[in-house]
Amino acid sequence: MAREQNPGGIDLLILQLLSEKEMYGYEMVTELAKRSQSVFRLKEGTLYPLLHRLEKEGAVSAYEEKVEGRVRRYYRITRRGRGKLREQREAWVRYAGAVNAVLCAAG
Amino acid sequence: MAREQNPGGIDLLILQLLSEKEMYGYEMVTELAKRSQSVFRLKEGTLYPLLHRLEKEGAVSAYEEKVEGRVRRYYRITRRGRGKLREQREAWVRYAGAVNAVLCAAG
DNA sequence: TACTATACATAGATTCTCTAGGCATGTCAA
DNA sequence: TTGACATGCCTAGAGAATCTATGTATAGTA
Repeated sequence: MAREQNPGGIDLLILQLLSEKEMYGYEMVTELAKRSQSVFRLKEGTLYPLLHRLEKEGAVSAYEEKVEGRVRRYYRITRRGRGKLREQREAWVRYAGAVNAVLCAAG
Repeated sequence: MAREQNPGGIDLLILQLLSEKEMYGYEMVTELAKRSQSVFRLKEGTLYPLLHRLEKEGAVSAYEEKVEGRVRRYYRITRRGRGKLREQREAWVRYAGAVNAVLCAAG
């Protein structure tokens, strides 16, 4: 099905944020909550494994920095990540359009 | 997260179809493909277990009918199913709006 | 001192959808 | 009459995505 690539999933959201600027995990959680008016309230148990996977896939790269006594792990999107973002954005548009077509076919 | 109820999942699509008229499984597969211009090409291995689950949940009811030598299992939506459809439609609108808010925040 | 916010992480479970099969009938062409 | 294809239902097992629950540690605040 069209659901194979999980359109509109968290990968898309994270890659979108990172396409705008470098961010660290905790920041992504708060930023997503803000932009979505709390529709997205990502759990850390969801986010961190996901970031590690994206890094392994080569879609993002990371570096650590000490800020205010805390070590933060900043992520930036790679060239490959931008390609993935483009694909996922297209998949989302296609998928959302198809759902709406089913919902609205009857008027 | 907002993904808890799997917004825009197959439950929503099936309940929408059944809210319009009674249908049998195979018919749903072809109808969804048609409406979505083949974005949705549901596998039987996905659909039938899902219908059985919806029946167990009381969201749909079923009866069998012999048509052209074949036994077809027709499904109709129940009152409870209509409630579920309403909820899932709202969840989808909320979710899709949130994704678009994240994608478009930067312009 | 205790609570909250910040900041990272892993383990295990659940849920959804998929792949890959099986069974049976009717129609049409070779 | 044999084979292919569409119709029509089904189950078992696997994979992927996300969740719950938990652990660690620092800084600020009541």
